[in-house]
Amino acid sequence: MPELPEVETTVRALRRPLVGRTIMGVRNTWPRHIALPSPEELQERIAGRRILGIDRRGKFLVFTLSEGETLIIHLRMTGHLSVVRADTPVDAHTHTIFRLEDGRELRFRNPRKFGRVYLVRDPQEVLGRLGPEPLEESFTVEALRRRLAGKKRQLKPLLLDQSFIAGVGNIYADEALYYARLHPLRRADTLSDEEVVALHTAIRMVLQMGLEHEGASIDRYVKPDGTRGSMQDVVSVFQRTGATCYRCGTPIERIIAGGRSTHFCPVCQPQEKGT
DNA sequence: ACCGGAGCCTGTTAGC
DNA sequence: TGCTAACAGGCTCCGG
Repeated sequence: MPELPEVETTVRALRRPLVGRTIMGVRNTWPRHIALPSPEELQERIAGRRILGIDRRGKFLVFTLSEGETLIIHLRMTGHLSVVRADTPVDAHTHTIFRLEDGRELRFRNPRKFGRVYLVRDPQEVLGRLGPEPLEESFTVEALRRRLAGKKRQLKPLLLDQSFIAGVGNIYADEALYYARLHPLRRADTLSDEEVVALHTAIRMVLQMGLEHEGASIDRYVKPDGTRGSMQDVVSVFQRTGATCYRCGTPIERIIAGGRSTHFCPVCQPQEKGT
């Protein structure tokens, strides 16, 4: 499931083959893939646009195009982008294809069909409600403290909320809480100053670790070239239910928090009174 | 402000 | 061994 490190890894891999290329047209076999505008209007507006740059915001890939257009793609769970020669056989799960002027294509493979494509003139229309980027310098301990203040929600669902922090998903939320030694069900407004510092450090550390490992190849994720990241080899709790905690040897537990499977060490991340 | 549940999808896995 | 049913997961929308 692509989260910040997986999306950033994808962006970095796509820059070389795509920046400077011109999109000649789009083919689509699953209209709901295209959130904005209509598939017909997408075809009209994107044809002839040049890709000027590719960036990431939260879990969104943001393609800055010529003529003031912005192409935005969200991979959701099973989305995968690759650049291949146009004569490469098309995979059964590839529903949207952008044809380039150099004889290659940007292909959006998306088995579960949750991914989305947007073409907008104002990126804020799609990205406007996202919270801060956790790896930017402006995301300070103080910034996190302010955002936690008055929040009565449990930490796990809060970390998954993209308007709270952009880019954190199930894997990195569990890992961050483990390193911060915080119970996933802990109420956000009960953290001590030291615990806020620990959470801030942990969030940035696990995301950085994910970047260095080029993502976690869990549940189908692979890089654009089809090779795997290695973050899955160094996770501490995610999907390690029943395996022993590397720190204390206690079996990792799995619970449902905010409707999401959640993994933690019951000894290293003790349940607080009243939570 | 926050929570829970439904819905979107289909490959994988658990259970018979 | 073969089949079906449940599950997973990011995100949005809805009702409480």
